Amino acid sequence: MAEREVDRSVSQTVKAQLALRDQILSGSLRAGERISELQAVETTGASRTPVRMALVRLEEEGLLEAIPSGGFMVKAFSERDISDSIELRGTLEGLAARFAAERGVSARELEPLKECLAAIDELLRQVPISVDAFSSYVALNARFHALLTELSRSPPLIRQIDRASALPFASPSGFVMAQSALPEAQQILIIGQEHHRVVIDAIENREGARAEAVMREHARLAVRNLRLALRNRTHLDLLPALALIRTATD
Amino acid sequence: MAEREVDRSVSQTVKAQLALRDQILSGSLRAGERISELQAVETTGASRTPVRMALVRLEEEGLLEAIPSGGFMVKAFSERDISDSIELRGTLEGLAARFAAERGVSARELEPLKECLAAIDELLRQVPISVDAFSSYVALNARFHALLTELSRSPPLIRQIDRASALPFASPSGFVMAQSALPEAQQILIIGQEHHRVVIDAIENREGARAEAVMREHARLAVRNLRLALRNRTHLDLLPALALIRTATD
DNA sequence: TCCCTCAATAATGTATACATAATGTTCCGT
DNA sequence: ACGGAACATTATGTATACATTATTGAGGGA
Repeated sequence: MAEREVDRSVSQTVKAQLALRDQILSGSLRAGERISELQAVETTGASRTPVRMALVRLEEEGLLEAIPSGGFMVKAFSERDISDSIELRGTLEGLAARFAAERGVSARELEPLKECLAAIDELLRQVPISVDAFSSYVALNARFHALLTELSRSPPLIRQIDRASALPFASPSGFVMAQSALPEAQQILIIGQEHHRVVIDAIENREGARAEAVMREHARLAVRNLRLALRNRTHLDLLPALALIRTATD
Repeated sequence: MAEREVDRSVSQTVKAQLALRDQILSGSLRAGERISELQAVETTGASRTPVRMALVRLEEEGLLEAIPSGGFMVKAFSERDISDSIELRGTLEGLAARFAAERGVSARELEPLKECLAAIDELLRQVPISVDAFSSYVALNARFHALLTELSRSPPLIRQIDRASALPFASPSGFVMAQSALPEAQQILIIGQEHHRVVIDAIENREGARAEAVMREHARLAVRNLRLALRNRTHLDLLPALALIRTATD
């Protein structure tokens, strides 16, 4: 019933985009192979026009690659590609934090960020951290990063950060679930939260360089998670978009 | 005849995209107003399907904004938006330069960049600098930035830099022609070229921080140009996409 | 046996007709 | 005279038919 509602209220283009994105991330559309529009029409239920619109949008999103002779294929990413994407996002978030610090943020604007910080503190108090707490963390962490980005009050920068975070493995919370299986999980979360605390402090004191540096380091922590998760073979399935990751043997 | 060739070889989508982009940048489509698809069909000569594709791509490019009720309108940019976009590009180019420096670049890979540097040196030797020399500079400068970006050997980063440079006023050579009318023109070019020289030196010596810092400062020089050009009312028409710039009075 | 060419097939790119939703106008009621 | 509702109009979003181009297969020649 809820599905029927969605079928009517959401455009066919969006429906096709969501369905195709799922297929890409789940690996049912394999990297390197051309995506058949007719097949996509069958699987998504939309006609070719919205399917083609969705394909264009997914290309801009970075999940697809245009084939010179026409059509699109699923892009593959090396481990280096992924870590660079994370560092790229961290660099942009660093710029956002610096803008916020240098340009000044009122106490009222900083309040939601502090509340988010406190909520994460609350979550990390329980030891050991439950799986439910991990999912709550994912949501709160995403909110923290979104709020921080907005503090830059720079629409072009916000836009670019959103685009850089669109790739599932580059998003702020991309590897959090994957770390949940790691023995180092709790330490990593505590360190990440310390970064959150520091960036707020730096923005409050208008320390632009410090705010920028800590957000960059924060991203490097995510890169470390990625490495750990990739090496820890037992829980590889928790990695987002595992099917898109091109191993050295390919 | 060459036009007929283009008409056949280039897709209707690309044709529409180019035509619409021209109309946007020239100001014949005014910011804030909804773009009529039927009107676009008439002016571009393509049918509605490729026109709509072009509109989606121009939105992703950053020139258009989706209207919630449907369709698109031309986006307007404040002076702050533009300077932030330039600094954003500079930050990404800084990251590219740092990657190149830290990861190492062979002498052979650096050669094209050095040749480009020498060609600009040659150009700047003549005093005063002619208008022709300015256009040559624009091309060489664009090439320098493209080569530098590629030295990062990071496809995700290259992609993001290309996207950040897609906005005409954020591109590396965006304001060069606008400065040509300024009395400070020659000094600015000389300082910019010094930045080029330093970033090569830094990459050669694997000085990541220095390479990054100088590219950021390089972008700040462009921001200064923007300010100068906007204040120097007499040659405002040389500014790219002047029609998109939202003045304080709007 | 390998390669090149030609043809059949199936894909993408385009145009257009249709449905549906938004917008503007007119008329009626207050 | 002003506000609101209903209708007409025009816009966008979607589906589908068509044309053109790429791809794949078979067949013939070197």
